[in-house]
Amino acid sequence: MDTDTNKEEAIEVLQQLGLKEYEARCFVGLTRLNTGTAKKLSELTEVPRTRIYDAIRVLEAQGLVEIQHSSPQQFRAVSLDEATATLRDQYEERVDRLHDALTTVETIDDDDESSIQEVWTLSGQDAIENRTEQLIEAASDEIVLVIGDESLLTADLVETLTGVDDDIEVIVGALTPSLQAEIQAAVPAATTFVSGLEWLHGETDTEDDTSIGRLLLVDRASILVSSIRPESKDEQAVFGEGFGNGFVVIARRLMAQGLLPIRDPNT
Amino acid sequence: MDTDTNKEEAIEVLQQLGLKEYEARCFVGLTRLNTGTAKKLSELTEVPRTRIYDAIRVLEAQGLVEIQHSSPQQFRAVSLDEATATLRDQYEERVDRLHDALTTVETIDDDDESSIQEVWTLSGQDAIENRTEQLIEAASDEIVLVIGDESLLTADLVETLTGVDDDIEVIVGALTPSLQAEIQAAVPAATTFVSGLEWLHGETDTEDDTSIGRLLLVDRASILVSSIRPESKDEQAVFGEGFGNGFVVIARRLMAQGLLPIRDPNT
DNA sequence: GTTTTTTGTGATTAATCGGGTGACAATACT
DNA sequence: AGTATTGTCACCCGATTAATCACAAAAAAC
Repeated sequence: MDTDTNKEEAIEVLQQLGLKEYEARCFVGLTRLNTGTAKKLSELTEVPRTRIYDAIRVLEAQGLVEIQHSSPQQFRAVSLDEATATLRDQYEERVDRLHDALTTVETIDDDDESSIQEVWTLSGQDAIENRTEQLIEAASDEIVLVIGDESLLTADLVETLTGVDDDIEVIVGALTPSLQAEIQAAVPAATTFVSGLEWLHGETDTEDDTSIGRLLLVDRASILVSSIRPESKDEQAVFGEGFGNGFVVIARRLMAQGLLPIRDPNT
Repeated sequence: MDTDTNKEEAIEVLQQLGLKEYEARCFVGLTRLNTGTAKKLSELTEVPRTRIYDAIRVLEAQGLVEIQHSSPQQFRAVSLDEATATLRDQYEERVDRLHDALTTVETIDDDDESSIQEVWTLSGQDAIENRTEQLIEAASDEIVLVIGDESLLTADLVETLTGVDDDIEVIVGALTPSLQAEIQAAVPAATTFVSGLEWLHGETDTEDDTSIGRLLLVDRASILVSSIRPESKDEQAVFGEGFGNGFVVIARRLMAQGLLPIRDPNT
């Protein structure tokens, strides 16, 4: 049962990694068979026999399958560790090449109207986490971070938080006392608190079941707020920059009204 | 000029990483523009303006682009570091999911005829390097390795070689004295030599311009030989296992005849 | 040695996907 | 008001991919 859904999962992920359906099926089939011929593979994976050969050739070229050139040919998947290592290597290479290529692409200096009212949206947990870390690393005075879901407290984030300069005030809030304790333990240098932001949950729209993800305010000049749809695990963020940015101003007003436990020196 | 080929390279790599052509073009376009509208992007990238929106939405969902929901909408690429970090994260997650899914897929125990004459082929530099390291790590007595091209002496390989047990004899050959010196410096525990295998170059087939890549013999029971097409950088390997394997026997005979500078205890 | 099955290649069809274009209403600019 | 811009849809077409068939070479069975 479960092994069957895992099989499907593996096929799906392999396709996300760039393989075609037949190729993915063949590879998963071969990981279950120590060694197999086109016929056996075809029966097991329900890939038309005559197309097994094409699929295997592609897999072989990618370094995921070995071929024994006998008659009939025998196919064999490389070990799981070898396969994942090879895939990892491939993607590392590609990302590196991308990085190299783009660093040397000249940017077009454009009529750069950095409107002070910019509010940008950003999607995806990975991207938002990277942006969060980027902002934290750029802080010079104060970091206020509220974490709404324990799944967001990743090792990377903890590492980034512990790596900030001593003279930067780090204030981290959580929605629950247990999460607060966890944060305090992981980041001793931080001041932690339990946030009074529960009201952000089911707000006015009752049908919209999004819960708060993170809230980050850096140097009172940049803010990032994210929400999570619990079902799809999809995280979406809004992000504003600049001391005069309306969005940022609202966040400061919130703080001034004591919804976040920080004194605003301006009041 | 050069920045143009880099642009092309970036677009190509992004497609290898799973983006569609329009998406790749848009992302590269946005990295050159601090911020852009659909129209400007369309002019710069030659993507039809009406299709910019689709492409951007996909990019936004992947966390590579930010959107400012004004009118007209403004688009902005996340910083290069954020982009590569996000891509890396995504692929790590996928490879991990693949690993998890496949470890729990039950293998079908099959009439396992481990013929002693098996000779398998394997392609791709990454895959062959992984297999090389795998074999080295599994060695119990002796490792004989001949490296035919300095590009194959990667940091990973050096690490693997230095990590073997002390009681394993490590013999590494190179095709040139300079490469030998490099190896000896990187792996002090190894016995190095200059190989007498140059004859393997243009062998009988004169039209076939493949040069030797690596030759690995582990415990005199497993052998891997690879060749490289200098043009395409494509590495191909043959691999045999088992003391009685005909391929392995040939390799031992070669050694016995002094082509490799190791005494065969059987003679 | 002949028949029968298996094996590998190639060509062919059908469906899907991605690149490319135009119509059109809503919105912003003059 | 009028003009240009912007965003959404619907559509077309070429390329890719899933799926099937025809067939010759090779094994296997008899």
